[in-house]
Amino acid sequence: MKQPTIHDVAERAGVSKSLVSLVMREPDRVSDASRQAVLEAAAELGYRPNAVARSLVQRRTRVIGVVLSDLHNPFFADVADGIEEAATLRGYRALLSSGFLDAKRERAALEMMLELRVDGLIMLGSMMKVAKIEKVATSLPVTLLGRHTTSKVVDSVGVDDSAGARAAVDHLVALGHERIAHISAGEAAGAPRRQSGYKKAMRRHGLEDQIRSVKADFTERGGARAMTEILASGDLPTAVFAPNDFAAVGAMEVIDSAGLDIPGDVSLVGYDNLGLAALPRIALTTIGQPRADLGRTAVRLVLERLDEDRKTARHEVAPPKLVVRATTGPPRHDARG
Amino acid sequence: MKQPTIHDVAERAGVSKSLVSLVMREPDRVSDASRQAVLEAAAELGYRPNAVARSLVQRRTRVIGVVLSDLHNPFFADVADGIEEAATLRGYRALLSSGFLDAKRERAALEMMLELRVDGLIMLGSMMKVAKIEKVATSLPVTLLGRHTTSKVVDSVGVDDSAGARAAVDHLVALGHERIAHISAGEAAGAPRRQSGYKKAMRRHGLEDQIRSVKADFTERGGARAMTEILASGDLPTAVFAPNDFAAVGAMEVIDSAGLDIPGDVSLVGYDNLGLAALPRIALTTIGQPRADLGRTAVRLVLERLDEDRKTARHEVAPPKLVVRATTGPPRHDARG
DNA sequence: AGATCCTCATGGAACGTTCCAATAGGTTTC
DNA sequence: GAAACCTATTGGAACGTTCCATGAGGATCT
Repeated sequence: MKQPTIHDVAERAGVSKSLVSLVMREPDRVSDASRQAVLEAAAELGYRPNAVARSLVQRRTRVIGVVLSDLHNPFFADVADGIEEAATLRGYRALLSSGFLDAKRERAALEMMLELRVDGLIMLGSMMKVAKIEKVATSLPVTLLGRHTTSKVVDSVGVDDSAGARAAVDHLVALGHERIAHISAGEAAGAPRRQSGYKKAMRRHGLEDQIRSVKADFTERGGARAMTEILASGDLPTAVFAPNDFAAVGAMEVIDSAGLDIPGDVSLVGYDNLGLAALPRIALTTIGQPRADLGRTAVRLVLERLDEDRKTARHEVAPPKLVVRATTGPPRHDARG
Repeated sequence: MKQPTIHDVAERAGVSKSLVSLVMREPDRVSDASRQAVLEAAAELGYRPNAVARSLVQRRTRVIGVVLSDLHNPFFADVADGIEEAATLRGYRALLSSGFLDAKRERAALEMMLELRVDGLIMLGSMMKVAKIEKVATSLPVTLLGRHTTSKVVDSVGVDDSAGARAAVDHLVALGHERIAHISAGEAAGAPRRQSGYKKAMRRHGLEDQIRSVKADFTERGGARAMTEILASGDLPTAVFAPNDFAAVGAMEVIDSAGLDIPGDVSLVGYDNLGLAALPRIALTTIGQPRADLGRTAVRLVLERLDEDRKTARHEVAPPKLVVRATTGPPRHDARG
């Protein structure tokens, strides 16, 4: 059960521990004979360098900690892909810990990362107060992903949600829609900007008197509830723009079971381009975000501070992308009287 | 940027480093005055214990490493919930790393965990060879989750995939089906037992000459390809049992676009009961598993070895549960005349 | 032939903790 | 009033590496 150490390898190979260390790090700087002897001894013993000891003396771990608020959100999985890829490429490793949508557990996850002395930190969709995060950021580079901030210490990377909403409205208007309703998700991350983007876009098209917003949240159930409310009003819009794909799917269910056709009677646009939006039976028109790119960018921001000594905060914003599928089409002519 | 150490705290509080250490670990064993002085100094400096140094001297990290083959699979998210919960309860922490459905990257993730000297390891849906994992298991407790093994060194926890497959077949037979095809996922975790369970169940019903298996994998695309192959054969079964929900959804797309009706022309059963299976437009009949429980059990198995010195391997099996939705129904009588 | 310069290898300090044996000083016991 | 026993605290070794200054020995130069 006990793991062999560098000393064991040194003894077996008949060299000093320093030489073993050198072989592990820079094999070229060692004579052929020694290198071979060391590698052989290491293989025979099943030696594996102890990262704990190395981290202690080097005072860095080459690990980027990723605290993600919710493991279930497929959005984060793609972002994590990008993080992992970029980190590996630069000689770092990514280690994940979940906050499970709970500020307290998120705090515990963060604390663990700090005690483990990760070199940098990426927080995905954090639920913690920015002030707390800023305090953490005094001791290591921290990047906030999927959440806006104008902090002077914490970097951030996100998508231009306002532009995403505009793209959705523009698309619907181009199809001929005018009566476009919005389901909002209140104050949840990203939601306010999507809502204001929707309103701004409507105004730009001279449709300010068509602005109509129903409050809900980011869940399927919330979307269903909002859509039920819209149907009950008796005043059916020709298109609905939901705050995310889950809410859109909820709305979709309600529209389906009311016997209405999508997009014949109502066009529907979601947000996030989750995997489920691509399922042929769902085929949801939605706004995509370059998820893996966001992850890569977050890593870059961390490493700029770590390896290139950047001191001032940066806030990167990526452009969203309209993904047209089968839930949007031209409005019925008779409906537009 | 430099973090304060135990020495800094000791100096500021006017005590020895040993006393500071004691205050951090067992505050009751220290006089009130000293304790207060130390805690005050620690707070003022923003001291945070260095887990790296502690791990080195204690030769354990109190971390359970979780290597998961695929972050995108919602199945694992639930399992991870259970792991995290159980670990925290027992004073351990869970740290995740993804293998991204690639044996090489999984191996790298595993290697990192080993170098970090995690105390125990849980592998979720691993794609690695059992022999490799057994070798790892000689140096720390390893539990394999979602994959079967009769290993004498590695513990495992999973669902009785054979019983799950039987439940699927029994359900279809009860509806009147006889020509039931299976899409298999080859050697991927859990797949072989689902396949053999299918075959066994078919035989039990006297349907051995109806056994038909098409090889694919656990992805949507794989399911689609297999279903395309089945359709192209010209010999359409009345029901298809897929190896998981993703593959089932892939098959569903192909059936849909061939103009066939589900379940009118073909009944379809998935496996895993993912969230997407519950979407009304999908409404997939599938086999559910107690996911969080699996995670909790995995932690228990690791800790039994760690803290209770168990030496012999254990293999825990949980029962699966049939979830009937809208993709299964009685076969057409004329069998497509 | 001595000085200089390589290449290869070594020993020891350091990293920030924990843990243990030891100590100082006070209190209780007989 | 000495012995025995507390309680509160301390110094130093140890954990397994890396890194640096140093050295041994051979080749090259003047």
